[in-house]
Amino acid sequence: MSSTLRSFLPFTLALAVIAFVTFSFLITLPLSAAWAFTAGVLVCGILVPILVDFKSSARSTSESPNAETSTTSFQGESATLYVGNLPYRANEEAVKELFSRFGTVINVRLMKDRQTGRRRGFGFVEVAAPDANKMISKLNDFEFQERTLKVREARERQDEENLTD
DNA sequence: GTTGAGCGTT
Repeated sequence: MSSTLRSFLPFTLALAVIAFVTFSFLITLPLSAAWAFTAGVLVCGILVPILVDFKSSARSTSESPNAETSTTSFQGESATLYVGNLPYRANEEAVKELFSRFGTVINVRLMKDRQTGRRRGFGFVEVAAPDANKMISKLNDFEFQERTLKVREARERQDEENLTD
């Protein structure tokens, strides 16, 4: 996330202004020195948060470019749904297609056996938070490829706190 | 090529 950068920016800018004013008034240095110090404050104050962000978001950026591209509409407004009783032959594309009828699907993860690689019959669908309850009510006990789906709100993992009525 | 209640990975 760029929240770290946003929280650092005001301090960086304020410190840069203070540094410039201080060096301009109190010390009889050429103006280029004040500018150099100001630039140093700005660069360090911006680079440090960027580097911190880059480390923490390096793993999540590699897999999901779709969810992080839009930084305007909804970022943390995503809810994770548990989907159980899935047919083994169902793939992520079909699940995404199904859930997309009732809202915005951000990501679909069907859990597979780590050893055999076969699907375990359940997965997690990350959807837009306003559509989560709609999808649960519409798709829970829904017949999908001769199986009755179980759709619920996911229990743990990820910081989501926007689904309790 | 199998199974059938279940809450997971970078």
